[in-house]
Amino acid sequence: MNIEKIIKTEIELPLPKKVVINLLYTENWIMDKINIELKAFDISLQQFNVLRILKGQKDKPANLSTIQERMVTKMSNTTRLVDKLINKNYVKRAICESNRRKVEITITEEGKKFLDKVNPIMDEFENRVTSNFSTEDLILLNELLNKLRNSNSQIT
Amino acid sequence: MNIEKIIKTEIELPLPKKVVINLLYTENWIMDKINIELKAFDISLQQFNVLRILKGQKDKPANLSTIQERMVTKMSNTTRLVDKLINKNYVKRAICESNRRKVEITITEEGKKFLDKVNPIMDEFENRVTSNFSTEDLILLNELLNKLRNSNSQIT
DNA sequence: AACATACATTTGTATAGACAAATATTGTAG
DNA sequence: CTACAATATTTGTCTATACAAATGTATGTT
Repeated sequence: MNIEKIIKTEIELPLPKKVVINLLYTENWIMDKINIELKAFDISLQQFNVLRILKGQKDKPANLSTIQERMVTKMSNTTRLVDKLINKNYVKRAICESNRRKVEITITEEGKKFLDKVNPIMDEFENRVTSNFSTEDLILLNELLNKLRNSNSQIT
Repeated sequence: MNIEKIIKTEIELPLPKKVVINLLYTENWIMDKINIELKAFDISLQQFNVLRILKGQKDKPANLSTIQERMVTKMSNTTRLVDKLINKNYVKRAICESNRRKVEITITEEGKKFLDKVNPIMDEFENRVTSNFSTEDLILLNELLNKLRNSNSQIT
């Protein structure tokens, strides 16, 4: 279904508006699907992403600022996000000895096990959601999204 | 900047995962920019969209369910969203006489004036954010996003 | 050492959103 | 006409997010 049909407007929208709306709509559509996948595991995509970042650290602890800069969608309150992961026993927090302002966050064994369980589900989801796309389509969409952001990096 | 650099991972991600992350990241990036534009007008994108929907009704009132189905990103609480627009005197609410369960929401003159002020800003933003895109790029991105959603309409 | 400044995180608060339950109204089957 | 289901919206509650201010720690200057 095209965007005009979705938002039920009779007038033909200008292309730039159509693309912006389509991007917002499609992201929302895909987020809904992701949330359905993750719901069974009682975790949000944000929390899941933090676990992935920590796993990527390979047992080297990460501080809050590291986590924040690596998150796909930045959020304002990483402290409380980590709190929730601590409550679930997926991560642990310690004060950094060399710089006591910093905090060191590490994934636990339970967190790793959890990730190993959820990761294949997400991989399978990503394959499924893009299953009608050819490799060329995937590359093209990826490049177009990059181009959209990059051509704007200097503009405010 | 490509996605691997953005999330600072050393490993090359599989294409489907890359596309999904890129989509989420780019939407977030564009939403940040939209919020900056709208902040000066003290309105959220959701509220702005409702006003546009009501204007599109051409003085014919809309009920809550109509608004909800036309919104780009569905939200669970249209009542309270409309409450906020009422507080700003941009819309008014009345009980539908033919079916008293329904509610009729209409844009006010003040709401129309406000829209006329903000619409050009958003149009200009949409043009600016896509300024390095050719018409072909715009059409292509639009079609790829449609294809992504459509090929999945039957899958759960 | 005393002070200001910068840094990293946490906390407070106000607003937004998800979801379920409650309310009110209408339509319909017996 | 009554009971029951369906519809449309509202309300309550809990969680998430944005943003500012506060806290605690480190660094550089005089």
